[in-house]
Amino acid sequence: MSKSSVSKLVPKVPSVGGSRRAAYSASTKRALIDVAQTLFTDQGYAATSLDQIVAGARVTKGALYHHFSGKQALFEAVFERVESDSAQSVKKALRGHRDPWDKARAGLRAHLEVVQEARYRRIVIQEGPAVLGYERYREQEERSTFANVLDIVQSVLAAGKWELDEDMQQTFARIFFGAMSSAGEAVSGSEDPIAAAVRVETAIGFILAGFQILVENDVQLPNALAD
Amino acid sequence: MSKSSVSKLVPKVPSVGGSRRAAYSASTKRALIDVAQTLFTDQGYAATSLDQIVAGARVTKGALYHHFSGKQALFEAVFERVESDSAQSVKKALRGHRDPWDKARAGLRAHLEVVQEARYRRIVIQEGPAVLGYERYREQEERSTFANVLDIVQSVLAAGKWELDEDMQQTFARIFFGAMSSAGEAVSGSEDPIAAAVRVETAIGFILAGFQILVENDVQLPNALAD
DNA sequence: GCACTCACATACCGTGAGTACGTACCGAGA
DNA sequence: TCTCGGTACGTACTCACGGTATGTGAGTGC
Repeated sequence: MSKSSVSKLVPKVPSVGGSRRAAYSASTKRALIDVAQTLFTDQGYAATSLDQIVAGARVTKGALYHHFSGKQALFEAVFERVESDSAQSVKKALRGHRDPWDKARAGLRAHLEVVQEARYRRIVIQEGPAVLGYERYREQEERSTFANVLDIVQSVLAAGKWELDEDMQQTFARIFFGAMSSAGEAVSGSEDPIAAAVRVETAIGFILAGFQILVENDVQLPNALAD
Repeated sequence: MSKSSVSKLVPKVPSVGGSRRAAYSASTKRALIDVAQTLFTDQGYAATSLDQIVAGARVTKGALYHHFSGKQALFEAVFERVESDSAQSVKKALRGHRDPWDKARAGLRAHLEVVQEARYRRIVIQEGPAVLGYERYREQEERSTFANVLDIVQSVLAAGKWELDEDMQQTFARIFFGAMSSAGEAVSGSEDPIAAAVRVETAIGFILAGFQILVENDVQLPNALAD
């Protein structure tokens, strides 16, 4: 232990534009988020102490509380980053697809990839709701991962001749979002993730197929559960 | 405040069978779980102190640590009870349905009811994964709520002429489970839960309809995402 | 070069989970 | 009925950890 290897005291942050101090400051903030992300992912939020984090970042609590208002705020920074990265990676996979059904399948695949990452599972799925509270958690998801799903669903719905209002589109998106998330669990929780992924893709592909038939034949929405 | 109304020092637990002492013991244990459930639901796990709990149950920490190995174990007891109650209520709604599609719709409705309860949302959905850890959390869901969904899915699948292995059934069940859970969020998170519930039932009803067409026409599973 | 402030470091406090130990009371046996 | 053992707690304490108040020295603008 000890602050052995003083690897780099020089900040990675490009100093262009800001002052020297600002660059160093941004560097330590970044270091705090980096270390926190690692520890939160490995040990969870509650099991990670601020002392561990500041030790890992080779600073003290003073520095931490200078940059963040507390432990939860630090977690939130980590959360936002992980969420943002994941959403970006899915978004990237969506580009270049003209056919909405292809787009949907590509999105599913990308999502299944993301949900296998330890940091996403731990920080976003597992700890996110409890630490941030459900409200803030949903706000975040709303404008990142969920936005992607909504995009997909709207593409698919636009393929049909339906007229669905915003609320209904949201509802469909929510449902597919849940299905995909849960599918992700089935994959990442399996002892044979590859086989599980194939099963998931088959199952969802099948559901999409049923959906596609209805949409393309312009079948009207049933008053499904009317007695 | 204060231990004002000494409402009942007599345990509610039926003393038949056990000794007097055992009855009192079970009573305090029950009181601890009751109070803990209320406080965890209202304030969350982290924000609830053991002092609050034991004060509410009019005992001391000695009693708590006699019955439970710690805070987490107490939460687990609460969790199991809430989960069990919820699963029972859904299970009850499933009985008496011969048509699997009716059964599915009834299950959906019951699930939407459950997911609106504050205690279920807070303890099971929000705090469960973080406090118990994902493994234990899934174990619990596996043999309660998820078991219901699996039951429904198997009924529906049995309506077709398909031959699906156990893994594939599980996969379908997982996906529908996720869809229903997320649908529940859409309902309970909405500012107009009734309208949201109608939308959800419509949307899922529609998806079920697509599914139904495929199943009843014995459409084979596609190699959905094969390139 | 001088004041000022930003980016931390240090020392401290309060709270809350967990523990060690004491004790009263019930129930079984003599 | 008396003892005796163990259960079911109560009491007092420790220690870890999140948070805060305050000091300080290196930039930075004037």
